[in-house]
This record gives sequence, structure tokens and C-alpha cells, in this order.
Amino acid sequence: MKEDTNRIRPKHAPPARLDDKDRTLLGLLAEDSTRSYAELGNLLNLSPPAVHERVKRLRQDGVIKANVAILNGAKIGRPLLTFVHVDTTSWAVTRHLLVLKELPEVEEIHTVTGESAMLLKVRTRDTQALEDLLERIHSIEGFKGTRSYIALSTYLERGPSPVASE
Amino acid sequence: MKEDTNRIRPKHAPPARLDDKDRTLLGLLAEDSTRSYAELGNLLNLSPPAVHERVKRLRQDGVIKANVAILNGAKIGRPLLTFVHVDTTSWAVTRHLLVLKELPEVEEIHTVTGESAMLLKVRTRDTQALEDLLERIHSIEGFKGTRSYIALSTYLERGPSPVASE
DNA sequence: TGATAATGCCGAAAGCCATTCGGCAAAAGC
DNA sequence: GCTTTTGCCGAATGGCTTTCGGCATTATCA
Repeated sequence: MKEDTNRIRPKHAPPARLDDKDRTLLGLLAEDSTRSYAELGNLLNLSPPAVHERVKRLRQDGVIKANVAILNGAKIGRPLLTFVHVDTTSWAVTRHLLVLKELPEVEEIHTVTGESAMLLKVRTRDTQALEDLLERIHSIEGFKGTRSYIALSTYLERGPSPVASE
Repeated sequence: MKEDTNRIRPKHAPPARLDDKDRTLLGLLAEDSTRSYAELGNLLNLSPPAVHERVKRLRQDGVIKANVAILNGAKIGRPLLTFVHVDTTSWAVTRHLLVLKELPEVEEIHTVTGESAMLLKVRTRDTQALEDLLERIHSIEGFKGTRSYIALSTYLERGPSPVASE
């Protein structure tokens, strides 16, 4: 199954064993990963090497997937955020949507429950660029239609946070 | 307008002037922010201090909003990703939704076009936790109902990428 | 066009910080 | 009860960030 290579399925990722220090550490890093191990150590009552070992372990276990810079969509020329529900004639067609991964304006691709098969999160320069993208999607065989929801204001946007307790 | 403090509106963030090196630099950092200035300098044909100055400027200009660790939702006890469309009786009610910002399972809050006023991205431990959240939303006055779309598989999930050219 | 200011870069140096290592204590396994 | 494992610390090292002075190029303005 070549198509499954880059798929993220919950069943493939059993929860890791984390203690309270791990969880607060993850919360701190999910908020700001530029903090030094010394600073984190102060907040956790640990020495810098101890914090380092925990981070290293969390990385190896795949709990920390990556460290990335969060860019301001508007300031990099993509002020328009849109959620696109994609209707298909059959589930097999969803495979063809993976070509959209190569497009820089496409940020998320999910298969979802409900009346449409897939959900996209896309960020474009303007409505024209959104239209171009929708045109491209409709050109692929097996697509019935799309429903787009344009984000007017964004009040919160962050990544996954660790649960408070075990 | 106290309520606008944390709102992100495109009109408040005019695009920054970026050259090609800025864009490739942003692309690299959005992908992996652990790269050293020496490594980035090699890729950009710049010295480490030059890269540092650019990153510093991009941070000050708000182009780089933050550096964060991306956590594996499944491994931190939140395997269930759901998009929730929230219907309200009036637009004013959307203000009340901001209390949801405090909940760790809520990752995104947007006002959107279309039949419902708001769109949430939430990540919970299980369907029970999702139900608790929906119950909480419905308990707030002014809400008509919700439509939830559970993510079955996630094929792509990343942040904003800079545009290819000016 | 020519003087001046501003920008962006480099190389060198300083200092902080990540990273490694040895050793220890507590917990877990047998 | 002994052994193994785990997690932590303190010290030391090396790499990297960060600062600084100076230079070249470009922009500004007369």
C-alpha cells in the first residue's frame, strides 16, 4: 500500500507514557520552543541535562514530531484562509487528492465523516487564487463538488496540547 | 473594543517586503526550525550573522510569529480530531465562544462564511470528551446547534508556507 | 552627477548554551 | 537480596548564537 505511507492514523500511534513533568514540558515547548534548557529546568525543578534527556526521548518516541517556525499568513502573502469540503463520487477518489500535498497553499488534508469525504484547509493570496485551486480540484475525475467556508476572523490557532493529567 | 485584542484580522497585517532569500529562509524554518545559522547560511549563500539578522528582522516584523514544537496528537492522549461547525442565533453570540480558548482541546476558533457562524478545530481523547465539549457549547445561551466532522485520516498537516515569488 | 546616508554583508571574537560523560541514587526486575 | 535499569546531577567541552567593527553596495537627495 504505497498510498498509506504518509497517512497519519491514530491506531498506528499508541499513547506514550508521560509523567507530569513530561506534560508540562511538552506544554511549554508547544507554546515556545526557543526556551533554553536552563529556563525549562527552573520551571520543572530539573537540571539542564535532565531536561535535555527528556526532550531527546520525547523526540525519539515521536511525541514531538518537529520544531517549526509559525509564519504570519497575512504577512507572507496569504491573507485568505478557507476550509473546503470536497464531495466525491467514491471513496477511492480520495487517493487522487494527495497530489494537492504539493501545493503550498494547501495546509491540511483530512478524510472526514459527514456528507462530504474530504476536508481541506487552504491559505491563498486572494479569492482568485482560491478559485484557481477549486478549478483544479473540480478538474480531477471523480469529484462531485465543493463547499467552501472562508474564515472571516481567527480567534485562536495553535497546535495540540498535552492532557492535564493521566 | 476589548474583544478585538486577540483577534487576527488580515487588514491589520499588511504583507511584509520579502526577497527571495527571505522566502526560502521562511520555508526552511517553517519546515524545521532546529537548523543552525551555519546550515541555513550554506543553503542561502550567506554567513551565519547575515542569516541571524534576517531572522531577527522577520521576528520583529511579525512575519515569524513563534517557534513551537509540534506534538503528536495521538501520543499525548488526543487521538480524535474533529471540526465543529457552530450555529448561533445571532452574530453577537460569537463573542461568548471565546471562553473556549481556555480549553486545551480547542485548537482553532474562526468565524466563517456559510450557514454556520463559527468553525472549531478540536482534539479530544475520545468521543466521550467530544460529547462533553459539545454539551458545554450547547449550554451557552444563543447557540442553535452544531455539526461535527470527525477526521478519519490526516494526510497533511502543516503551517503557512511563503509564496514562491513576489 | 556627486556627496551622504542607509542597508546588508562579512570576519573575528566573546560568551552562552547544548551536549556529552562519569558517577550516583532510587526504583524495578529476577 | 542481588542485579539491572532508570533518571538525575555536576563538571567539562565544543559548537553555536550573538555582538561588533568595518566594508561594499545601494538608495537618497541636492
